Amino acid sequence: MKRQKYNPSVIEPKWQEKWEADRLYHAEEDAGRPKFYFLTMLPYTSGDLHIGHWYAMAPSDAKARYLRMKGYNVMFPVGFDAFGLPAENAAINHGIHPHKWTMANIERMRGQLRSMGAMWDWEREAVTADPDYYKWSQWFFLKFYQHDLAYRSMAPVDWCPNCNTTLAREQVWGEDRHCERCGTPVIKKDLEQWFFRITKYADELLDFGKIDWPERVVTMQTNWIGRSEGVTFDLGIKGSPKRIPVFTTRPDTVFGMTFAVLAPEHPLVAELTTDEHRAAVEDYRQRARRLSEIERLSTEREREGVFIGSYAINPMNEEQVPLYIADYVLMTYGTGAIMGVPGHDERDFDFAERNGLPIPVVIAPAGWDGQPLEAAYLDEGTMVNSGRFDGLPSSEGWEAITDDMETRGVGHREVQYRLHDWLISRQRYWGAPIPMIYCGQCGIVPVPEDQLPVLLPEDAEFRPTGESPLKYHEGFLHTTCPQCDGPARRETDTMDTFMCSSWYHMRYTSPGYDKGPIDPARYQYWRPVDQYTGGIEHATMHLLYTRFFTKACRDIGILDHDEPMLRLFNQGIILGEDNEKMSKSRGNVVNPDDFVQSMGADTTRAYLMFIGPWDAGGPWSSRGIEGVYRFFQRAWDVALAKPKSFAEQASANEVAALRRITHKTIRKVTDDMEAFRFNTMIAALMEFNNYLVKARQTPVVHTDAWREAVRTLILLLAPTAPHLAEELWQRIGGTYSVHTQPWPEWDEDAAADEMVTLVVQVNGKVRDRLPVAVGTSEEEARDLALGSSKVQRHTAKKNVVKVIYVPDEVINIVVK
RNA sequence: GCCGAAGUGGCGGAACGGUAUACGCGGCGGUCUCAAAAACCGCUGGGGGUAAACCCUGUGUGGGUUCGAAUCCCACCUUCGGCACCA
Repeated sequence: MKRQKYNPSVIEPKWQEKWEADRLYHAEEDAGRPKFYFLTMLPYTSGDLHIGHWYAMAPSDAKARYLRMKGYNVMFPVGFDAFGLPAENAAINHGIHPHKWTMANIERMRGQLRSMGAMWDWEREAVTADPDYYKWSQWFFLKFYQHDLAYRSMAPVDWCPNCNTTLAREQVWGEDRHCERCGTPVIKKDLEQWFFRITKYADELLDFGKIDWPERVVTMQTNWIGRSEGVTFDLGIKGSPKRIPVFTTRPDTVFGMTFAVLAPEHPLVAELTTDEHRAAVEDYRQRARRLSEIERLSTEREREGVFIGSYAINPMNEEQVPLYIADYVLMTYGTGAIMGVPGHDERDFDFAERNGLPIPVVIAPAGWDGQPLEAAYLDEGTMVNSGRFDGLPSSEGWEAITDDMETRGVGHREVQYRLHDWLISRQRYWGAPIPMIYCGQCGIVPVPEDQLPVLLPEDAEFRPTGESPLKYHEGFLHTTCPQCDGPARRETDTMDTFMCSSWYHMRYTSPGYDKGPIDPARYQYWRPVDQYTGGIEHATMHLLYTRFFTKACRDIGILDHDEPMLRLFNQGIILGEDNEKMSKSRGNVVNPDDFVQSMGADTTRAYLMFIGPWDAGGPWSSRGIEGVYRFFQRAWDVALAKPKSFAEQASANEVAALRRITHKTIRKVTDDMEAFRFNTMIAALMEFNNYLVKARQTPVVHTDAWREAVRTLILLLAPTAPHLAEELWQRIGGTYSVHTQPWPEWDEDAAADEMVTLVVQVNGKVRDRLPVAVGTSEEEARDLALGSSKVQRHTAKKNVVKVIYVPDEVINIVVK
């Protein structure tokens, strides 16, 4: 009779069904056990599950399973980010309703996700496009509105002409300022839109003290928030009582101001432009405006500008300087106006050169000879040409000038941020309607809570026109004012989907709860997320928004903690076999279903973990995956193949050696699991297995140590290859389920080496390797080393100057 | 331009300042077979030497620190990622 071979296509579906029938992975609150909330960023309902999803999820699942075996009550939920432009665009292209399209995708993806054999608790699934879900997204919006964290404002906003909607600043990427979704360069539009006051939390968002996140994300968020300390002070205007506030981080350079610049859109431009310059100014403003509406491809833009005829007055020395407009000054940062200090600012330097303006030095670099400098000097130095501040180090001048301005009431210390408020309005159909009503009598009126959800009408025409499709749905648009019962109109824009994904981790704790977004008691048990995993691309979008959301909810009184996710791990990107990003046009897309079918989910999961460091990503290899498949086949044989009989007994040494590698492997695998080093973890399991393949041909195969080794191998494999481990566990007579077994512990004594290889060096070069007992003394090691003929060859006729001995590692003999 | 990360065999990648290249892929040789595939066993950085012993050399480049450097320091080169008129 032939022994059964490893056959994943039989065992994988079998165990998946059993696990589901047994609700093996359903997590309930249990005050008696430490909880662990393990979360992977929820997938977008784009269609098929691709290998990138597997790369993000399979290692997460392995880690979550490991933590469960370690004794934690682990919650590992999954759901779908189901609203958004791609769904809508795809639906339009296929002539299907977005709802239908999305739900069909979800159905398909559920099946594909199940094929992974992950321990998701499907009873907690959330779909952001379900009315039960977006009702609470709307509820949060109302809370934010009540607490002055949501406001409506007319502002120049980013508009994607392809997606036909506004975007948040975080969704505009790259040098050419393109749409994060479709790549089209965005344009500016002046529109009345809804914003969330994320800037109120700028300083708190810069504090990462309560979370353990990758340095990379911390840096990106810090740069994105862009905090600058400086001074806002007023420039006077010759012949006018008006003042122009300007912001600077270098008040110490104020005596070097030789001009001032307003942004072209600055509100004072019209008033301060003299008649003789009006035509040129108007012309420039038109051009600047058009420039922002066409592609901005030139990186080295000339710093042009035009004089508007007025003069600004420097409040420190009452000097008059010409006032310009130039598009290198942005209306969206600071006050939209600057002092021009060409001696100590690169942009101002270029501008002054171009316009023939003087470039005085007011901060002298060390050893300055009094001559003009060739470029703007940006560092600290000694103040010169600065009146009574001359001779001060610039850092002291900074404080002295600022104090002077504050005393005289012309300026004050101020902090500016690059971060803008979060624009959440979208002029598209497939999103959660913003629950607001506009009444001719009462103005802006929130939809009362008991009228939520504001349902998305199924029968709307959802083609993108640049305005919300809901605007043309009469039944949706017209309503009555909740305050005066008079005729009123609904807000027709929908919410940014990042609003929906800012709180999905909260919803998982309380599936189906209908008295609020979360059941406080259940939330209390699970919160916060202990470990979050997902792609780095969300560093300044989702990961920033959800932190803001948590802090806002805390201040409103909905939550009692400051941060949503304590630890974060960003996996890398899986590339095609050609080492390029996967794309249909390149034809290098890997379909996980193919490999699941031929080699199994366990193999596919394990191979993805084996490729390299998880945060590094790397190229897929269809040859490489076969190595993992072979490994599992050999593991199957190691555990199940009938051993030979031996006349002799295993020696104590053989048994000790087997136990040593068993316990060393437990230690290595545990350490690597903890540190997300899945690639070396699997390498250690392979080494262990290779050892067992050989040991199986010796008498140790009939010892308790062997049974311990096999049992250990299966347990250590369980997080990585859950089906294989369950099958082997059952076949060796283990009690169901392997996934509820405790994680093995290693015995330091059993893992300890008796002998080590002592590396013998002469002048740092390896000359010999000697087997020695652990803990060999220096004298003994020295005698052994000096006695080695290989060493003597290099020490002959030379004097031993020094011997460095690192016990159990190396002995280095220094000769001259 | 600024900030960050990384450069190791033919390939993916291992290496608390202490045996460079673990583990896997590929390649070469062998066992089995009529043959092939699969499986199994052995070898596999480069150069010299006789495929032994042994010697030299080698972790992007050039310096430095150290008994000893892939690892630490300095400079540079390259690649990738982020930001980019942010005053």
